[in-house]
Amino acid sequence: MNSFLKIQQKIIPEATALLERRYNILRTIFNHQPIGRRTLSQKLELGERIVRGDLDFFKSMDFIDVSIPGVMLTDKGIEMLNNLRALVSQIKGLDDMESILKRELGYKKIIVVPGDSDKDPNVKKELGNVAALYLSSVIRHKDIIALTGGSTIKEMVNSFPKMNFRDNLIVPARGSLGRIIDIQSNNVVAALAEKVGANYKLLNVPDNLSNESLEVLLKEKEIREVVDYIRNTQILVLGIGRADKMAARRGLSEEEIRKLLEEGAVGEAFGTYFGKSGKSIRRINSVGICLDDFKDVQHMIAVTGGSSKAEAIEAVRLHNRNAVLITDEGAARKIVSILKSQYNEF
Amino acid sequence: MNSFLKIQQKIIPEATALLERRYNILRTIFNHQPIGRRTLSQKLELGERIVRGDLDFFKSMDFIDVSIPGVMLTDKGIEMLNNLRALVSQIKGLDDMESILKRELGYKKIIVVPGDSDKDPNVKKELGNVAALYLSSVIRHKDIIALTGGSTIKEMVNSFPKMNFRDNLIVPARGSLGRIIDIQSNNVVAALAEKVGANYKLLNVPDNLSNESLEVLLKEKEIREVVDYIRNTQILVLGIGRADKMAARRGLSEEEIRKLLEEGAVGEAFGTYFGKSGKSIRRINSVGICLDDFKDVQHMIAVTGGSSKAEAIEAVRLHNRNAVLITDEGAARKIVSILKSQYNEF
DNA sequence: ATACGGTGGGACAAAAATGGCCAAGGGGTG
DNA sequence: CACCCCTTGGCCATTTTTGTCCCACCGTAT
Repeated sequence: MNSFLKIQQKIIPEATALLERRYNILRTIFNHQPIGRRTLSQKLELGERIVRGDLDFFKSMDFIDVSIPGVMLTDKGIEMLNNLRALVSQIKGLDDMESILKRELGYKKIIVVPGDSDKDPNVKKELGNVAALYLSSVIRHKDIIALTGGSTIKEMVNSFPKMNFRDNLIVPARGSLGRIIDIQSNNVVAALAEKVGANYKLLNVPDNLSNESLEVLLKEKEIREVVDYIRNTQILVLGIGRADKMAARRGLSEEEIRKLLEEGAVGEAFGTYFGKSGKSIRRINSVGICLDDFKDVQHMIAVTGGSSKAEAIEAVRLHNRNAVLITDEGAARKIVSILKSQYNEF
Repeated sequence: MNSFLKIQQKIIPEATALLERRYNILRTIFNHQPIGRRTLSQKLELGERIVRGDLDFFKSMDFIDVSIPGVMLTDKGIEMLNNLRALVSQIKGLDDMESILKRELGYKKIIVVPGDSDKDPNVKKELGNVAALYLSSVIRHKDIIALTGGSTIKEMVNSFPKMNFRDNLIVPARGSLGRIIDIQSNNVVAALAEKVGANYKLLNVPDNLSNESLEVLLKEKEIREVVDYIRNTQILVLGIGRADKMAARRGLSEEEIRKLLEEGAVGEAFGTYFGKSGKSIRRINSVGICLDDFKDVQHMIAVTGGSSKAEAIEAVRLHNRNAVLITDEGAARKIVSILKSQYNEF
């Protein structure tokens, strides 16, 4: 951590609380604008008067516009919010964790947003914001972007800025998930295409098929075409889930789930189940694509958060030198403590 | 300035006020310990209760020991105070000023302490502390140290730490000043020798002598010896004064003073009068030593502060690549504004 | 010895910050 | 067009912080 911040925390500890409070207010405004003081204080579980005071301050600093429908961030406010992210990150020691996780889990880059998605729904939105910011910064013309489903990815798409990339293509990274047609997954793809101004292709194939049926399907021209797009994607955005929950969502039988967990599965990403510390357990190849097919993809972005996902995130190893993980403080802190206890075992 | 501090000042401006307050309290404790809450609040012109609150905080952080005779800084507290100096310096933008002054006035290094000696006597002490800290860090065995007089130098000696340099020698940089025997100047030399554990020599020669008398005196063995020491000094510590005041203190006649000022003299250092921006005006060679004799001295430390001395400091150019200036915020800010207005003239 | 100037800690009134509610009004939606 | 929800600004009781004085005590200078 920055040495100045260390000293400051010792001499004026109350400052960090104040800073975090204002950061949280600013970020909640951003995620819900226009919003009023009242709902704001409810969401943040802060006294109404406190929020009021801070809003007055923000107003005096031109960080917000306060009008009849509620407060909105000004450009200055948005800039400040973006700056604050880095500052809060340093104060909370998140960037220290980032470098630890980077090394231990083998990512090119890790971004940890403050808070815990499990406890504060704001944080999930924030996670989405940051992921959107990151994705929008790496996206290039003619890129193919492959998305998996998941609520966090959905948040990312929601807060994605409008762009004008007409020569791009968005595809679902895997067939539909669990049901014959996974509506959410398709929606996410369509929504991102809408925001980016790009085309999109869907792929409605059940997740678990016998090999015979699969081969038949893959001969269909339209399906084959989309699968080829996925194979040639430049950017892959995926979520990481808990093995138990994902297995259940995939519609595996209780018997199968029990067996999977007995084998030690804790995390799942892109149809591959992982045990502690990256032991690959089993793959479920929908449409014949699996993680290994993306070894050379230019951008691999894993987005997921919440302390309950810590074990899963620790387990998953994407084996890609361009992999980036965007997660939250709750997950990161728990992962670090898991890693520490693992070291202590020996 | 550190970018984090910039952002922080925008999002929690009250933090800097708080930090400065605590810094001031800590530093005043240091300069007057043991000291009680009451006199502390008087000196700082702060509410007694405020000081009390901060003292409670300091106590909880183990920065102070509070006992019957008053509060004292602990080692942790002293360490914190030293760290805070740099932090406050950054927050106030003093280090920016330092680099400006370094370039414009031609010093190797500049240290600006927060505050204004003219307004707050604490700052003069602080100036002395910092100068003492610096001098004690550069001092080497067998060094000869030459001192001029002045109240700031006196403060430096006062707060000088006890050391054990028996093979060192302290000498007065110039003869006595103004009177036949300048008691203060001699006292300062003796006091520093006492603190350092070194020997000292005095040189009681009037400042303004006719050349004939001077030559006679210089033939005296004892005097000649001391003059040789001064010529071979490794460390020179000197003050910078206003031309008018120094001339008066030296006992020049009103007629002479008027003439000197008409020639444009504003600053004085080591008997040399300077006009605006370093124009050398006149030298008064006591015992035949002047600034030029120190062109190659290893450490040349100018210590002086107070906004009223700004013009004088700006005027004086020591023409020594090892020269260091230790001054205060009040002087520094005014010098910067003087320099700016000079640029605007053209 | 004794008076004095300082100490920390306690006590209490004044002032400021806070919590929570209410009224008036605007905008979107049925 | 009217309703409803959410908005801001005003208001007051309550809590917390702040200002000020007092007390018992200690070391020192007289």
